[in-house]
Amino acid sequence: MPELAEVEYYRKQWNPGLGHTVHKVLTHPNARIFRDAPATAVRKALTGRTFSASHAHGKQMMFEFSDGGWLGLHLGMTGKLYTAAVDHKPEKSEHLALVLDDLQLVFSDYRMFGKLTIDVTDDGEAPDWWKELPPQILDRGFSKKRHEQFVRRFPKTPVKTLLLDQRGFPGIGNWMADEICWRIGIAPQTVSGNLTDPQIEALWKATRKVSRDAIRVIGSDWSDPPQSWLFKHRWKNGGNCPRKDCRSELLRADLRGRTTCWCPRCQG
DNA sequence: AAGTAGACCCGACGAA
DNA sequence: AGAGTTCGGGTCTACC
Repeated sequence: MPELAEVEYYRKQWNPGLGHTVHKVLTHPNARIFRDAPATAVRKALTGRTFSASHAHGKQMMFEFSDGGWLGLHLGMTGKLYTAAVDHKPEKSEHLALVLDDLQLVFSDYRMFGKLTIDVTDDGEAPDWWKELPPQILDRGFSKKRHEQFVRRFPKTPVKTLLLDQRGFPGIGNWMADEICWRIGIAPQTVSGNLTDPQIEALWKATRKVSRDAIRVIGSDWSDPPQSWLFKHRWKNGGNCPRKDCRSELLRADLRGRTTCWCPRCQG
């Protein structure tokens, strides 16, 4: 579930720990989330360091610690971040907890599709892989030109599938991809080679608009999106298109392995 | 099921 | 014609 707005929400959940020192790191060492960074390395790197800042980039997060300590997190499908009491005992799905002075920073993930990375840099700079992530949708680097080049590069791929490609649209996930297609009235199955120039520009605009809206509504305090979004109707059987002059029954089908929802009338 | 790494398959390119 | 420790696009599945 976590797409860029939910990621932004979760990133902030650890804020109460800013400025505090990690006294102890609790782990379930065999949990799959440690596949890229062994639990021992995480414990060693973070114990004694002070939590100084956090960053989000698409679906990725980076937590910054004193003296060049960097903890990268990806939430996968079921990852969650929150704080707990300092004497909290880790539950089964709480695979990582950073124990500070008076609270714990907890990473829970019951399906363990999430993962973490650990980097310690000499110069205190963020690790290279972080700096080299593709431009964020709301940054200047996400230009109309770059967007058009990316879309034109995969002419056989359906637009919806393309929107899920993190190299081109970092942070877009399943519901946002459908929301974007719906707002510009393009069927998600349309292969991008069939898109006109104006449609590609509309796609660029809608991608930015949906990202901004989602971060404002969900990213701040996980508010419920308004009824006017496709999001509110997409999961239930027999949901209807929220557009006032439409109200057609929404369709759902598998597209390249992902559940896809669209309005047959608005996105004919 | 809201995510993705990796295996697989395919076609383009065009060696000696 | 058609190599290949190719290369990149495109699809599917395992992960739990």
